[in-house]
Amino acid sequence: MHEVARDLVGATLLVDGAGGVLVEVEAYAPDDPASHSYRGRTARNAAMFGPAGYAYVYRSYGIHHCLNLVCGPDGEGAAVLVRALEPTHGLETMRERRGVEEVKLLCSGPGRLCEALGVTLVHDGLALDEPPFKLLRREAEPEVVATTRVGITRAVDLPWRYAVRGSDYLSRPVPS
DNA sequence: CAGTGGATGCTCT
DNA sequence: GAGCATCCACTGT
Repeated sequence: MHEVARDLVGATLLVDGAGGVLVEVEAYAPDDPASHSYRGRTARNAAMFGPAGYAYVYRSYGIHHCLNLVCGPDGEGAAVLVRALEPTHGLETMRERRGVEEVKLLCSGPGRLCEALGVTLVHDGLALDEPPFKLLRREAEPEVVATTRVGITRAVDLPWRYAVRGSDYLSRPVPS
């Protein structure tokens, strides 16, 4: 799963033609106390226990949405949280949805990214290789750094956050 | 800059 | 009834 997470950085993700190049993701495993799949399958996280190549979307703090790409074997419950991307497609659409001009603020965070791409619960469980999703293999291999994950209270020390070193579009800078 | 607190809805204890 | 894989506005240096 960690290889998948690392390889996803640099790939291009589009939803209805809006999106960009992934610059920050986090891995979540079934035996990981910070993972939604840790306590087993429920109605909310059902998609996470499905086969790889599907989306798992959930509501966060009652306000935002967060997008995961399921990457474990069918039934395992492993996924990669998409935290930030560098906007390259549909900039004007994303600006309207976000109500912000600055490109750096369009997709630099899981909640912001879902708002910019228009991702909501209706996308939960959809296949990533079918519309409205489009996932393109990366063209060049970026320099990826592994650091600790953001915004969690358990398993805080696991270095399962993968980010492009020095990118201007991260949700937060990587510690030096 | 840093730090704090409110919004808001659903899941699990 | 607590606790979130968050974001933003506001405060005080």
